[in-house]
Amino acid sequence: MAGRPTMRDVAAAAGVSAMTVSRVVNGEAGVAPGTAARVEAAVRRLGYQRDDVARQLRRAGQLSQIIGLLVDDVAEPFMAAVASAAEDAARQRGSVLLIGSSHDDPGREREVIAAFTARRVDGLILVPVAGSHRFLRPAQARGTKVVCVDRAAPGLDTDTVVVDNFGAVRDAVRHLHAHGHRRIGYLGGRPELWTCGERHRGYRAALSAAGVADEPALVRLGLRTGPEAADAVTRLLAAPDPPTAVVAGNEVLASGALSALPSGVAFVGFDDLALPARPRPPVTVIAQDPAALAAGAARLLFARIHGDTSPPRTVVLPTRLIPRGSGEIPGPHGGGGAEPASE
Amino acid sequence: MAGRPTMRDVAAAAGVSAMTVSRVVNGEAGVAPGTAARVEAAVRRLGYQRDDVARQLRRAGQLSQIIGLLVDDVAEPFMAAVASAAEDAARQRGSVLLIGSSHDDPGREREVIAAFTARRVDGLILVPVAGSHRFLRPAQARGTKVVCVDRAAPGLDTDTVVVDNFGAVRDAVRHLHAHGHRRIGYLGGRPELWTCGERHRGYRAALSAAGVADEPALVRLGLRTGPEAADAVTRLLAAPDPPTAVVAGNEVLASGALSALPSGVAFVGFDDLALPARPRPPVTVIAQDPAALAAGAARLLFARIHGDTSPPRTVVLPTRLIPRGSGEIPGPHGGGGAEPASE
DNA sequence: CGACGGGCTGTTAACGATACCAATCAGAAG
DNA sequence: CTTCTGATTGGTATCGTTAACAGCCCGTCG
Repeated sequence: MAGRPTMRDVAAAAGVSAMTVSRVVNGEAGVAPGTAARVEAAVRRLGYQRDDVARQLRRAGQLSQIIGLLVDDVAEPFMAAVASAAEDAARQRGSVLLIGSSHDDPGREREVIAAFTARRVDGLILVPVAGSHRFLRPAQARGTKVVCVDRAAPGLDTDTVVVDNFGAVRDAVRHLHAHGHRRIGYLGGRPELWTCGERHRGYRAALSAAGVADEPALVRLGLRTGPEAADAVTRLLAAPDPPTAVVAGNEVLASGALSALPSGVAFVGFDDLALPARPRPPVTVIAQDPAALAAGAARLLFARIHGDTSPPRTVVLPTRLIPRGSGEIPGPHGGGGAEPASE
Repeated sequence: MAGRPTMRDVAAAAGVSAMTVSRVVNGEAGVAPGTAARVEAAVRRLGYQRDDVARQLRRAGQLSQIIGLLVDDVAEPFMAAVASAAEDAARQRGSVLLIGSSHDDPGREREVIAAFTARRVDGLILVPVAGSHRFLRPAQARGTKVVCVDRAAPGLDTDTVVVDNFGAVRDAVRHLHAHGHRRIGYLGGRPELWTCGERHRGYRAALSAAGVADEPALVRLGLRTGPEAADAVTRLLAAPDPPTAVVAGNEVLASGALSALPSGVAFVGFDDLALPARPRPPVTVIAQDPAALAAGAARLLFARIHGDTSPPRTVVLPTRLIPRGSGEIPGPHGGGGAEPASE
C-alpha cells in the first residue's frame, strides 16, 4: 500500500466493486445513498484521488482538458498578461494550462510543442517565432487545434488573433506629422518577426501618405535589446539633420530608447506595460490589450476544440494611441495643430 | 483510421510487432538497423507520436515529468519572472510546467492544486495564499512533492525559498534613519500574508533599534492596490507632523505611492521590476531576484522528486538595497550621513 | 402466482504503452 | 551434426479507469 491508492483499494475498503466507486467519485446517479456514503468515507480515509491519467487513457477520443501556451518568454510583461488571461480562460472551461517559452528559438519551440502534443493537449495557443511552422501539420492532423496570437505564423493556415500593428504605427507617425514633425526616426525589432514587419510597413505608409520621403538614415531595424535601442537613438541624433521625433516599435526598445532620449525630442512608444510607474515626462504610447488578445484566442481555440470546422479566421483587435505629452511636443513645421482628419 | 495512430498501427504498417516499435521510438538498443529504418519510415508516414498519457499509466510509479506552479497571478512582473525561471528549470530537467493563478483565493488555490495532482504532477511549486494548507497533506502522502516560494505556508512542513523580508525592510528603514529621517511612514499589504508580516516586523525592528517610537499614525496596512497606496500617501502627508520619508512594502504599492508622492519626501520601494523605465527622479528600491527564488525552489523540488528525504529546509536569499536617489534625500536630523555600521 | 420493470451493483474488456519473459535464428564451437 | 551463445523479435499481462452489458432483488401489476 505504498503508492497512491486506486479505485480497487477504495472498493475493497468499502466492500463494493470498482465500478461503484467510479460512479460515486464521478457523481453519477444510480448509487444507493448508503453505499455512496460508505464509498465516500473510504475515499476520505484512504486519501484517494481519481487518477486523471488513467481516466484520460480509457476515455480516449475525449478531451484531455489540457491546453498549451507557447510564448517568447513569460517574463515579458506583455506575454505575462497573455498567459494570465489564457489561464483564466482555460480554468473557466475546466482545463489546465501548460506553459512554455520558446526564447525565440525555433528548435526550442518545436521541442516544447512536441512535449505538449505528446501529452495530448486539446489545443495550443502559440506566439509563433520566426520561420516556417509546417512542422505543426502532423499534430494538427492528429487533432490538436492551434491558434496563433500576437503574430501570424507564415505558412500555417490557422485562426489568428493580432492587433492592427500596421495601423497603429501608421497612426502614430501621422500623429507626429500632425504635430509638425517631418523627420521621424523609427526603431524596429527583428524584421523576420511578423509584427515588426507590419509595424515598419505602417511607418512607411504614413510617411508616403504624407508625402514625406522615406529616409533610410532615420530607420534602425533588427534591434533586440534596450541598450541597443539606446545606442541607436544616440546615433540617430548625432547624425547631421537628426530626427525631431522617434517611434519605438516595441516595449523593450521603447524603454531603452527613453533612457537615451533628450527631452526636446518627441516620442511615441509601443505597448503600455513596461511603463506602469509613469515616468516623467509621461510617454505617449500605442497601447494594446494583451488580455483581450488571449481571451480572443482562447475563444477561437475552444470553439475548434468543440467541433467548429469553419475556415480559419483572423481577428484584428484595435490599439489605442494614448497621448501623454511626449508625442505632442511640437515639431518645426507648424506643430501643435490638431489631427488632420480624425477617425 | 480517423484518430491519432497508435503503435499497433505503426507496427502493422512496418510489418513488426508493437514491442519493436516501442523500442525504436524510445531509442533502445537491440533493434536491427534495417528494422529500425522501416519502423521510422512508418512513423513518419503515419505521423505517429508516442502517447505519453498511456506511457505514463503503464509506467506507474515512474515520474510524470510534469510539475505545477501556482502563483497569485502570472501577470504580476514578479510572478512572471518566477514562472519564467521555473519553466526554464523544468525544461532543463525534461519536464513540462503547468501553471495556475490563485488570485489570492484559497478556494481557487485548492481547486487548481487538485486539478494538478489528479494529473499526477511530480511536484508543486507554490506561492501560498493566506490560510492553512493542511489540505495538502493527502497529496503529499500520495507522493506529490511540494516546495513553497516567496512565502512560507503556515502549518505546512515543506521546503521553502524566500528572501529576507524582515532584514530588507529593516535595512531600508535604517538607511532612511541614517539619512536623517525620524518620521518614516510605512505602506504595507495584507497583514495575513506572510511576507507582509515579515516586512512590517522589519520596519518596527529598525525603529526600535534606532530608539524611535513606533507611531501607528505613520503606518497603513492592508493596502491592496496602487490607488489605495496613493490615497494612503496623500493622507499620511496631510496629517499634522507628517513623515519625511516613506517605505512601500511591495511593488504594487510602490508604484501607486510614487504617483502621489511630492518630490521632497524620501522614498524606498520594494521590488525592482515594475520600474524598468527608470522614472525620474530614480527610485531607491529593495531589489529581490525572482529568478533565483524560482531556481532555488526548482532545485529543492527536483531533489525531493529524485528521492531526497532529508528534513525540510528553508532557504533565505538576500535582497539588495539599490540607492538611486529617492532614498537618499536628506531628512531633518543631520541627513546625508553615511550608514552607521555598514554590513 | 408469474412476469415485468426499475433501481442498484457487478463483470468483462478495452484505452495505448511497456516490463518481463519466451521464442527464433544465425553463426560459432565442440 | 549438435549444441550453444548472442542478437533480434514477439507474446502476454498489466498500469487505473470506464463503457457496455449482465445480473440481482424487490415491488407491482395483470
